[in-house]
Order: sequence, then C-alpha cells, then structure tokens
Amino acid sequence: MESYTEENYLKVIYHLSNLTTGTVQTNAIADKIQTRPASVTDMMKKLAEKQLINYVKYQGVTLTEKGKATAVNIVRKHRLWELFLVNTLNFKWDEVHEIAEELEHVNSPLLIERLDEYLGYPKSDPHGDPIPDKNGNFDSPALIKLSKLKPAEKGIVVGVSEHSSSFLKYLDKIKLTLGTSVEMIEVIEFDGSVDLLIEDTRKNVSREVASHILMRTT
Amino acid sequence: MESYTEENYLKVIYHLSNLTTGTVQTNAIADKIQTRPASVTDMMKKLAEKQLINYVKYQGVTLTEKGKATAVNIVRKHRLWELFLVNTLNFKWDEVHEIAEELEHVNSPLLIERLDEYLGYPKSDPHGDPIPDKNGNFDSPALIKLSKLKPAEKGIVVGVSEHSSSFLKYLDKIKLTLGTSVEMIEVIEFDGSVDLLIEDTRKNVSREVASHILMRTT
DNA sequence: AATTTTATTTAGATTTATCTAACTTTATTA
DNA sequence: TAATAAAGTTAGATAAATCTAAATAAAATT
Repeated sequence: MESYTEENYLKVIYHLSNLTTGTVQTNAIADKIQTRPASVTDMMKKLAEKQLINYVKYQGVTLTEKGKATAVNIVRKHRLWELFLVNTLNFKWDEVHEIAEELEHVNSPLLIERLDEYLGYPKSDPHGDPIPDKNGNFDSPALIKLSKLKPAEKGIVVGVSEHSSSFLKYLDKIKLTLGTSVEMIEVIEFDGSVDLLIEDTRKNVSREVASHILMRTT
Repeated sequence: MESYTEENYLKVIYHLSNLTTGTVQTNAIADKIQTRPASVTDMMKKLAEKQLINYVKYQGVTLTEKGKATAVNIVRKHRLWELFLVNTLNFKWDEVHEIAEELEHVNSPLLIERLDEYLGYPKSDPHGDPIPDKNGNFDSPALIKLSKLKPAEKGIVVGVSEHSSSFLKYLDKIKLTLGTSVEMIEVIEFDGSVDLLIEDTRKNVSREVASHILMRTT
C-alpha cells in the first residue's frame, strides 16, 4: 500500500511523463506538488526503493510498470469521482477537481467497481479525459492539429510534429508550450494563420506553425 | 482544521460519551482506536490545547461544545455516506462501515450538502442511526436495548450499537434486521440470554448480542 | 575552456503520530 | 490501612514527510 503522499507523487509523475514522453525532472515535480526539490529527492529515493520508479541521480525519473499501474488506478478513481460529482450531484465541471483530489485516495476497490457500474462504465470524464477501465486500459484521445481546431473549440497542447530548435524556441517565446490550454478564435482565410487565446492572451500564429502543434480537445 | 487522526479521536470520544453519558477514560479510547494509552494521553493534550476537549489528568475527558460540533459533523458525514452506499451503490448494510470510515474524512462541506440533498435529507442511516442535519441537530428516538425489554413487550429493531461485520452478518443470519418486529418471551436468569419471538419464530440470543440491539417499543 | 547559472542532492532539523519502558496516581482488596 | 492491581502519564525513540542551508553536478554562456 502506498501512502496518500506517495500516491500524489506517482500521479504527478504520470501526468508529467505523458507530456514529455520521457523522464521527469525533480524541479518539475516540485513545482506541481508545491514542495521543495529537496523533498522530491527524498521521495524519489523512497519510491525507487519500492520499485515504483526508476531513479538515476541528477537524471530524473521514469515510472516502472508497477508505478504506472498504480498511477493509472489513481487517475481512474479521480475521473470516476469527477463524473459522479457532475452527473449525480449536479456539480459544474470546474468545481470538481479539488474534491476528486481527496476522493481519489479512498481505498476500496469494491467501491470503485460499484461506482463504475453505477455510472455505466463511462469512457471519459467531464473534461473529456479518458477513464481507464479496471485493468488500466483506456482509449487515448484522438489528437488533432491546432490548425484544424474549429472556432470556439478548446484544447491542450500535447505534442509537436517538428523538433527543430528554432521552432521549439519560438513556441516557448509565445508561451505555446506543452500542457498549455488554447482556444481557437478564428482561422484567417487570407493566409491560413490562426487567431488564438493562449492562457487569456490573444495571439496570431502562422498556418505553418499551427500545423505542427498537436492538440487534445477539451 | 483537524487532522484525519484528530477527527478519529473526537469521533471515538463522542461515541463513548454517548454510552457512558460522562467522561471518557484513556484506556477506553485506546481500546477503540487500537492504540496505546500513552498515545492517547499525547493526543488528549493536543486536543485540549485546541479547546476540543476538557482534559483533567488521570480523570478522563469530555468534549467541549466545539469538539462536540466537530464530532457530530463527522458522524453526519459517515452516516450520509453509508446511506449513499446502500441506496445508490447497492451495498449491503454490513459492507459499508469500513468504506464510510474513509469517506467521512473527505473535507468538502459543499459535497456533503449536495449528497444530503441528493439523498432527500434523510433522518436515519441503514443501521437506523439518526443523521444529524447541517446544524448538528437530530432526533434521538427513545430507544431501549433489546436486553431490557420486559416479557411480552414488543418492539422494532431500529439500530445497533456495534458495527462489526461479524455482528451484522450474525443478525442477518438470525433475521434480526432493521425493522424486524420482536417480542420478548423471557430473560434466562442463568446467563442473561433472551428468548425471543422473531417474526413468529422462537429464538434464543445471548445477552451480549441483545445488549447491542436498539429497539423502539410498539 | 572558464565562469556563471540552474538543477539537484546532502546534511541536519522539525512536526505529527506513534511506540516502549519506567514511573505515578487512583482504585481495590485483604 | 497497607499492599496490590489497574489506570494513566512521562520520558525518550522512531518513522514519515517536510523544511532550510550548504554542497555538488549539469547546463548555458561568455
């Protein structure tokens, strides 16, 4: 059994792995978990000891199969509870995250099984994120190029199809980084460039650039 | 805010107060909470510091108004979750206690408000125990222990003062479930066990068991 | 390549909740 | 009432999760 805190670390590592598809850095974890890098290092040693992560000093961590399974199960619980809160208790989709952060740590496989059944074995939560089934399997949401978003559609940047330094530097500059939430305002007919709302700031990006950014719609 | 552990101590003190209607002893708490008396003493100092209990060395503790309000709120959450588990997720009444022990510590007043509304502001849980409303008020029905019924007196099972799975399973087995009508035939002087008429069948039940069954006389 | 900056780790404390062992107080009983 | 038993407390340790400050490693820059 993992503690409440260990579960949170695993969950955060899992989410950060998904964005970078590689190893996760100490500081990135510290940022997400609102703690100090020194505390993260301590916990990394503990999780490595328990065979939940692969940890190499100064190099960052990856989840082991065991760690990944644990993390996916927490994500499953979180998303089932979010859906329950919205569908059954009439919460709005922006009110449920904090509550689900607590509920996800309640440890009763039977409870989750029954909740899943009650909700009709749903495949996605109120934010459009996939809900893993009890074996940890889930549909990975279809990705779409930023250039193909329709006006008013929103999404999260989950990848790029161009890896040149100049391209990535440019993305950093305009704050179009992995995990950023973006809303399409309109496609300019003249040149195919797109007007976007990037974290509440309106920006225009060329078709060339927009076509190399992969989004998951939300 | 109280920690998970502090909440459990308050809840236990509350339940033990109800039974003894007076102060609660260190060892009684240690027994219930499955810890050592020394640990209880440590916690008593802490709760007294926080003005949640009145603590006099060697003399036991009582809840302050603040401590009582906190304890009643935990009981409210516990019982609402138990009812939810039985009514909505189709659990049996003997399966829900352990799960509710965890759910009761989830801290979201809005969640509990919505759950209460969803359940229709119920007044009692699956074991017949009253559910405090959001102000901490609840009906305490005049209850009598089954072991105290007089010969020929009849009553309805409305609650139990012991929630272990083995006890509840036993009650199911002998059909001494909530709502069951029971008539006292006689108390056996030798061992205090009772001869009962349970739904037209004569059965003998130990004093131990009979003392944990709460009745409303009819 | 040397220097500076950033990222990470180590060492040593702190807090919470627990423990054991020894001691003290209160209750019981002979 | 003196001895014994039971109940409760204190002192000192331990484990989990955190922290600050200092040290070290890796990356970036001049």
